[in-house]
Amino acid sequence: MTHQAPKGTRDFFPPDLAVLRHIETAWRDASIDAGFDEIEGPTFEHLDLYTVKSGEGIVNDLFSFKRSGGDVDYALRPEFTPTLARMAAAKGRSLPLPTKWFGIPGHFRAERPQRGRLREFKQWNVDLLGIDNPSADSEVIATAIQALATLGLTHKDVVVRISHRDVVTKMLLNSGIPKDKLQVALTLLDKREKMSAEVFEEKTKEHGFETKSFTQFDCDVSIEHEELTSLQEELVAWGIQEWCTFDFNIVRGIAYYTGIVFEIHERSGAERAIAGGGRYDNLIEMFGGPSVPAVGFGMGDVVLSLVLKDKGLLKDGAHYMPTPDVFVVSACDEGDEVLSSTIAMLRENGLHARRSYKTTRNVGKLLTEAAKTQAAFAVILGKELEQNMFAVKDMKSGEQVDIPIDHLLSHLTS
RNA sequence: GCGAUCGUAGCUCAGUCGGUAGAGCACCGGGUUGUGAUCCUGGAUGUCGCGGGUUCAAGUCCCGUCGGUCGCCCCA
Repeated sequence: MTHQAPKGTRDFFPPDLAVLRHIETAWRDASIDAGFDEIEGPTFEHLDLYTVKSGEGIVNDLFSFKRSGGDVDYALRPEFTPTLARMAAAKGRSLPLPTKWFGIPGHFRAERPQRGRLREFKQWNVDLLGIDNPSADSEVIATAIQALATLGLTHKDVVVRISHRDVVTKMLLNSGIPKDKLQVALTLLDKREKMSAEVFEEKTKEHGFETKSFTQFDCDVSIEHEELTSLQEELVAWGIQEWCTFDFNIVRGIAYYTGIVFEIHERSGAERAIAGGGRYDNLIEMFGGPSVPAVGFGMGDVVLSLVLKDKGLLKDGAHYMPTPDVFVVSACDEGDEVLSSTIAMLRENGLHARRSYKTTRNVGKLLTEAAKTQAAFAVILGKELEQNMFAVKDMKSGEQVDIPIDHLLSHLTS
């Protein structure tokens, strides 16, 4: 092979794409049923859309470029939230509130591929703008759960781990972490699960922290926090409390989150996070729009596919591919003459009609081909033509009848 | 950016001590008997990921590189 696909990208052959569409359909249906409207934005943006929010360091993690001879920096979008905030800001005061948007855009990140992380992927984004109370947080979480449930997952398979930036911050400060070391402590907390207890001990000592500053998050903490109390009630109201748990080990790296944050994980801790999100009440204003509270999440196709595969919830790609209503074969010269017009007639009437391109008269071989496509019916153009009939075989039952040419359509659609 | 590991036919892989490459499974064409099949017959493609080096000789050894997989960093 002289050409390879770029590192970290995927070729989607028909069965592969059928699997992706299966997932996207669950995402889209859940969004639409929950009253979200689909949006899309540019695949690339001005580089500074990302650097103003995340700092110059992010440049290493994304694909950026200038046009030949140009001096404007662009970047392939690594996430959708900045685009969404920009779009919301662009509407200014005409943005209806609440606004409920979702999208399934492609994203690009210049990272080293590994399990669950590729350089190009699809990510479902659901955002609810304009509602500042936890009923909005609950609604977007419920929408995520709806899609996961459609794909066959249950609350025994996955868990929504919910945290709150303010609560975590307060707990760390109360336990004696100095204010100027708060960020370090947050980062350490975020990474705690990935290291052994011993390594974690060492790290905490290195920074002069006490281990119990962090282990306080392990036991069931009853936090007096108005938002979380109210969120708890909402989760019950939405009937999703079994899927959710409060877990203050969840920090999330990004800076723009302002309150509730959450991640969805496989319950045993397999794979990376399936989804992550939270509240970003200042972001739209930061992009020059009105001050609009917002909450949303992103769910990528890569980790989700792995989890579904782990659980045996993804069938072979062929299973998700469209199957023809009818497969037409010709077994004689007279059949060849009417093959095209027969196919054309069926398609004009809205049927998914395929044909064999083989020249063989071997009906057995032709039916093998028909069976392989999972067609509902096979139509054989053969000696029955002498009586102006087609042989029509129901591929499921195996029953075969001769049908007058004029009655073919009504027979197939009845 | 760093590290480990792998790369031989469409797929799964074999290939010994360095001696110019194989198996199985798929797949496909044609033919016969009108029915998802049987039978007959035919079909191959390999720049052994790529490039260099050592050698009389490299799939095999060495170096580099590209790609896959899995970690680290980062994780929106």
